[in-house]
Amino acid sequence: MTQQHRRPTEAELSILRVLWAKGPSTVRQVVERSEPGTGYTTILKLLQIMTEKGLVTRDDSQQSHVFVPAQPEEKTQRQLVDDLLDRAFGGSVQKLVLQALSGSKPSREELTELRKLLKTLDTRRP
Amino acid sequence: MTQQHRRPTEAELSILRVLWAKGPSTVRQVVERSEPGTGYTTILKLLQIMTEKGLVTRDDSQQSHVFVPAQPEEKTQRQLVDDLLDRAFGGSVQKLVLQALSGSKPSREELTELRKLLKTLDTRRP
DNA sequence: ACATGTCTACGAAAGTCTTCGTTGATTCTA
DNA sequence: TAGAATCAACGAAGACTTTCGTAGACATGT
Repeated sequence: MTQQHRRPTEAELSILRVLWAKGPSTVRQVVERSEPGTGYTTILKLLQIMTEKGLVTRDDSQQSHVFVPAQPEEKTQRQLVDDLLDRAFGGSVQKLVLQALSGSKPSREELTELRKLLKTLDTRRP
Repeated sequence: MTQQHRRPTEAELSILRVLWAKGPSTVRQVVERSEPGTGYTTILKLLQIMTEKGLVTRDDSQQSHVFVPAQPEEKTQRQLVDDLLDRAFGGSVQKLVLQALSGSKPSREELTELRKLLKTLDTRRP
């Protein structure tokens, strides 16, 4: 029953990004708030499919339906990271973090933030 | 001409994992070294496609061709992380690292390792 | 009531991905 | 050397993804 474990496709993720950033939206609003280049019916169709898959929920009490992500942004992000961890890093968080940091050349502020994060994780240890 | 920027598909990545872990392999060796369930001709076909795409190179001087990843594991991993960073995290390394760590409940040793990593990145700063 | 505009629903086309059967060549072995 | 085993090549089927045209429902304004 519980699907919802299939990760969103490329185009689906683009739509989820809009919904997370801009909040519940009608089809037209998603179109306006997306990168140009994708037609109205394309996005409508994708939202219909996403509703079937359970990626979004739909409020159809009004004549223009309003779509909302079914999962909070963080949960989907974690699923995607866990997935990549399995598929490409053999489950090694260190390797993933290393590659993430080596690619982005993080600023000193980011490094400080990350250090704080590690401290939090350490002190919250059971 | 320079493709090689398209990220490997699911099945392609499975094969690359084998090649990275086990070294250069023939089709039969890839089959034996993969999770059971995928037939010989399927893997052969995938390797042919991957050769066309430039994901692997092929030594056909022997009668059983030997395949080698075209990119080192780390480079592909970094491409995949950068890609996910763009597609799902708005480019925020911190958010990605946070989700990676919150999912895995890293051990104290892992945290220590990560701290070392941060230190290295910091001192190597230009 | 009618024309106009907006909306959802549907179907189908085109592309990609994964799978495997078949074929023909090469090698091995009895 | 004849038959069996192993191999690469190819084609095509089936599934999935993305795209859009078209049709019908509903509302608005004249």
